Amino acid sequence: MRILEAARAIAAREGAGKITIDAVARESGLSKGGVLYNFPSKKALLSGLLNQMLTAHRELVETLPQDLPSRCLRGQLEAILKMREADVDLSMAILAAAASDPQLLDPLRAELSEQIEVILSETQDRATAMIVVLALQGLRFQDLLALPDGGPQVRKSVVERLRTMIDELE
Amino acid sequence: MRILEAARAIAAREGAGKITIDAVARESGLSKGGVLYNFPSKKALLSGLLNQMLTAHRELVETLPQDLPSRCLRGQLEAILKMREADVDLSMAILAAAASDPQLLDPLRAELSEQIEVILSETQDRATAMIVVLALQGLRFQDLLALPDGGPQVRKSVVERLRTMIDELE
DNA sequence: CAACCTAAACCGACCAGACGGTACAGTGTG
DNA sequence: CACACTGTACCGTCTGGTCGGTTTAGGTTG
Repeated sequence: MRILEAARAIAAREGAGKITIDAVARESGLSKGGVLYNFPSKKALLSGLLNQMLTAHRELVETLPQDLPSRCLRGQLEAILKMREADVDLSMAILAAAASDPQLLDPLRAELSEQIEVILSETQDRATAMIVVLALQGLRFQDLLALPDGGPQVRKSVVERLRTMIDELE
Repeated sequence: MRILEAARAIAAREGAGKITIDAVARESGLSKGGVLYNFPSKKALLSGLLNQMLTAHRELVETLPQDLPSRCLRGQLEAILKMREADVDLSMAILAAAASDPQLLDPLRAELSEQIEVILSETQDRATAMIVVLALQGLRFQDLLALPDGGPQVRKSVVERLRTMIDELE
């Protein structure tokens, strides 16, 4: 969808708070009316953004083979790594939503809640599993806010280590 | 400072994007003129918020004994835990700044960059150290956005585990 | 084939209110 | 007196949203 693409581009370039209907219209080449035809309100637009992110994430997870140990946790890792490769800043939706109306994050909360439940049930060592989840979240936000991360070689070893942590969860 | 307090209260209650000069004036009991007397622009206000957060963080770290191993990393952990206890949502400043103008995060980036450098230099096992840092960031954002975290007992065991991870870094 | 109709997709002018910021005369306090 | 405000009025711009109209694609009918 051209509209959501435009919204993400604005967020990436100027910050999540700069997503306005006018700006999205300009960026997408549509008129303001056209944008509001597709998303009848700004809330709808932002929740569309978030939804797109959740869907993309879900689809990525589903490409993984079915019977891996700690499958859900592995999915989280691969999804976040892939999002970083393709520099489609889908996570920008989180910031945009949080800034404009925290309630918009409810679907994300629900989905994440389920996933954490599954992840914790897949292992005996819940503390380690949760630490991996938190580290992945940290990774995502560090990317999102362009916070420093110790450089590429540290990042690479972090990813490797996270992978072995998951492998050793049994 | 009453003004920054008011700004944080608004952000916590209605979202970071709802911080406006009028709203802050109302919340703090000052007049709009009074707010703008203290912070000559909205950018100044937000960077004041961020600065308050960085200062509080720095002060917390300095209360730790000087000659601990991995002192800087420990400081990160204790600071983030203390912030959570006192439910002063200082980190709200990060969201507010990111939404309105990503450049405002530059001081945070600089400070974090230094700290990561120190943390990585304090240990041989840089991957683990960095994972702890990322997990702490994850923890902070999970609080900030009210994302689910597996419940109090998981959280408790996560904190314990993070502590032993630091202890074992040598 | 053309004339007609319909519905979806879109345009762009407009509106009311919010926003950041300015200006400035006054006020109480040390 | 200076300082730290208050209160109010104002300005230009931006914002979300409405609304009447236009374009386009695709039937249906004679």
